[in-house]
Amino acid sequence: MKKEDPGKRAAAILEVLEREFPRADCALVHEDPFQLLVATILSAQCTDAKVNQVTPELFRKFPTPRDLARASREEVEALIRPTGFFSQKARYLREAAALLVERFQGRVPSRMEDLVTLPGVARKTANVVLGTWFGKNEGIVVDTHVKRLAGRLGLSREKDPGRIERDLQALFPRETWTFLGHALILLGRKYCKARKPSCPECPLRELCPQLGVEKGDGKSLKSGKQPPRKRRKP
DNA sequence: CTCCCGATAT
DNA sequence: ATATCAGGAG
Repeated sequence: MKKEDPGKRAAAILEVLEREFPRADCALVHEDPFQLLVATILSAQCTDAKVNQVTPELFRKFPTPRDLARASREEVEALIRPTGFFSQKARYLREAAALLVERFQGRVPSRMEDLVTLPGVARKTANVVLGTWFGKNEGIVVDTHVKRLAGRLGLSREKDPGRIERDLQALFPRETWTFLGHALILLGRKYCKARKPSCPECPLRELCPQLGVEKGDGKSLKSGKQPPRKRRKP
């Protein structure tokens, strides 16, 4: 009975995460949902620390969707350049801001179906806004950290973020979804890092399929064979 | 699948 | 030098 119940292991993982990161929250600095949306769009393939460096000036110059929609492409690009992908992100931001004005009365919508119509916004970004600002457990944020940890912790074998999110939703109670995303990201940044994971320090080491990993050296994370992959049903 | 792209750690 | 960072679109 105590063999390998995935649900019980998930519950145990959740318990550790709640103890380790009792105040897990979004690290992107923001004061309103518009700022959170902008910061989250900027956070693609970029550290949150870098995003937080550029957003104060960006928000000071363009406090509302209307302001950002009117901003020049050149100025927005210059302000967000350090976050990378600045050309794409500048286009997303200005077009999204224009759509907020035209179709949503200059406000950030609180429904998933509306959020994902905005350029540069898919489920990951929408989940951040819905969970962090609106307090909804609509889904689970699956970013690069959650994707990596879901694999290492044996919570999902999928690669597609949408399928990983489905697997996690089946394992964790809905009311924990927003917390789970924030906590896994904190764990990923502090211990379960992509390059050099600190397994000996990790609070989840007892619950992790990656067992005898030598101190700080993540090499053994790569080896180890997976159980036979179960094929999808016809 | 590729492309977008600067900053930082290793 | 190279991998990685709170991804999304074509």
